[in-house]
Amino acid sequence: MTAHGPYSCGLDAALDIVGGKWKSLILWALAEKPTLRFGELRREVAGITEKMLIQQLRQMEADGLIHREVYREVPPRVEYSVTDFGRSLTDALMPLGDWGERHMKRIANREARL
Amino acid sequence: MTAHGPYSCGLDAALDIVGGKWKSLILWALAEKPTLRFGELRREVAGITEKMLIQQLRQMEADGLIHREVYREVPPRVEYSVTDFGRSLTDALMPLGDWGERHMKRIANREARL
DNA sequence: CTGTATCCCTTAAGATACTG
DNA sequence: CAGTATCTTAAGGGATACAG
Repeated sequence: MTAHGPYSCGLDAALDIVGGKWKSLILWALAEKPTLRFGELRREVAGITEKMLIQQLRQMEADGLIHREVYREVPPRVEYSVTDFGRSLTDALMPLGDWGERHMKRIANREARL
Repeated sequence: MTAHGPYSCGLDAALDIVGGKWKSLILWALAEKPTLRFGELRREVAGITEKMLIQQLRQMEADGLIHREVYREVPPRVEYSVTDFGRSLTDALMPLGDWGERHMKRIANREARL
């Protein structure tokens, strides 16, 4: 996350919100189900550490993309869900996700960089 | 650019190709005109250094997103243009760009992170 | 279960000077 | 004009241990 704005174009702004290694994956996982708990999310988003997960979740919550609901029980339960704003972003992300899906093989097979 | 694949989803793959601070901006500038020279590109993409520009251009060329045409003249002339593959990506990027455009104010005005 | 707190490493990115 | 070559800094990310 760089210093915010001014942005050269909408894409610039969008990538400032959803850029980085994890946010789009988290949003994707969250968009498929009504709610997900912290532990479920950790399993859904393969390879993420607890530190990165909570860090990204907090930023996405601050950005209004997701909602965090705390249930004061023992053991504690916290559920995350996508907001309307977040949903509008996942909708805008769809074509790009489809494109990536279609060309995934080509993308994965390009030569490694030095 | 991280190690390539396997990706968890199409979005992951797409962001591997167009992620980072500059690629989408370069692609955007390039998509609007038939061709752009190195120097023109440097002026279009505000704030980019020559090092970053050439580095990103080389990667995008290797990825098949853009084409590099060299004219052996004095002074030297090099023209960059978007390939069909690159065009398919900019098309997929449109909705996200529009979304960013619509919400740019909100995105720019969120609190700075520590 | 849901997080915090550190420490460390790699990579992305910026500055500057120079070359065919 | 169109790049290269270094050096340096900033940010992102990962490992691990611990706490409410």
